[in-house]
Amino acid sequence: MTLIFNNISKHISFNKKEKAYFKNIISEEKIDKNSFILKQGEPCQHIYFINSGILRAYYINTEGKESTIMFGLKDWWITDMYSFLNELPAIVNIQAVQNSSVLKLSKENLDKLYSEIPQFNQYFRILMQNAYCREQLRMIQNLSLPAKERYERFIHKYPQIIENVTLKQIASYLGITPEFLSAIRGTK
Amino acid sequence: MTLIFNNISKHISFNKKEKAYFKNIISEEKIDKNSFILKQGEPCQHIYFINSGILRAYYINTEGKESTIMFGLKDWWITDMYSFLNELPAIVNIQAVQNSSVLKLSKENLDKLYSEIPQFNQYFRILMQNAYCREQLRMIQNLSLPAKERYERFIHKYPQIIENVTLKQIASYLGITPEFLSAIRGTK
DNA sequence: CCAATTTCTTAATATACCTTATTTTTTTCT
DNA sequence: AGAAAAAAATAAGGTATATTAAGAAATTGG
Repeated sequence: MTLIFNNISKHISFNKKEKAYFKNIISEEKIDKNSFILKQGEPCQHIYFINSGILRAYYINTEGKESTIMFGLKDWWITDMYSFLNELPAIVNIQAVQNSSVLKLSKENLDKLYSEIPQFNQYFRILMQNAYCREQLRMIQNLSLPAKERYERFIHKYPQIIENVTLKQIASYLGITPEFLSAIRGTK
Repeated sequence: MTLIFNNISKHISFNKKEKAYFKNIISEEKIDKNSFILKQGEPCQHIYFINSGILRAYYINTEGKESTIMFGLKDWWITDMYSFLNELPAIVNIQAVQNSSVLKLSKENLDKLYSEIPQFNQYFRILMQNAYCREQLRMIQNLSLPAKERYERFIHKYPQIIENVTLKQIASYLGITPEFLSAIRGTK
């Protein structure tokens, strides 16, 4: 629990009683490598804080093509935010890329949390701001840079990811095929 | 002011005194078509609520290529969020596509607002959630759909935008050239 | 209202990236 | 450890999209 308490304390103040309340509404879950915490079409009822490991959220389109929406690292939150907030069937799959441990919080408990401990609005506001900015910066890069530069910036920004996921998964994050990523990597 | 008060009231409760406080920290600004409220490299000190008109945020890369990051419609907020929050030089330009009127709120006043009226954390949390989800859905589409389908979904989702901005601007939002958009539109 | 500018279209050529297929390398499983 | 499976690399041929150029249409500004 230390990791998540430290994370929260970075953004809001949080006393003993509140910690106890919070602790009560989350539960730990171990996820074996390659197993799923969410599949397309299922209800997305939780948001997950990653204690350890790496997760990946990806979409499979009607032709079977995979697109990686995000990688989730230790100390990050992950979910299918759109489906979670609107209580709609999941758009993406979320799978463990390595053995992982997460803390899960249900939509129901999150909503209660906002009314019980209102400063969690501030905490999640800050998280959402950061998530939005990350997506926006990614969009700018996707629109304005060729694949090779996107790859170079990716390995610079997320060196820990490179070491733990396949090139196929990175290619699908960058929006290119594994073959083309291989070609890019060939030309040094 | 009615528009913004209605918008806020959709998400939080908001009494007379709070309205008065809020009214005091925002100011209206008219923006002529084609003029800018933000340019790349400048400090981004405000977040803008759009009362009327249409704005566009776009990035110009080192080769001079334009990429549209977002269109802003009436009743939406717009800014260069990353630069605004981190007080860094702006990454994007924001320009009026039509004559527009906005309400501007400074970072300084926004920070004060959070401490004076804490439920604004909830309000902006919800805005940020929605913005994040929008970006994420756009990213999914950009990664998984060919240009023609992205165009079709765009006109379906934002019919008001189509009528008010140039095809060149839409092409730069979709991540394609105007010539190719023209070709796509040719094949019905 | 006309000249100037910008937008939109069309078309030819070029290229970034994809598809398919095969081989090599690495990882997984018993 | 060895077999099977998955990942990665390589290569040929193909396609979606870009570039360049030029003309037509629309918009802007004096």
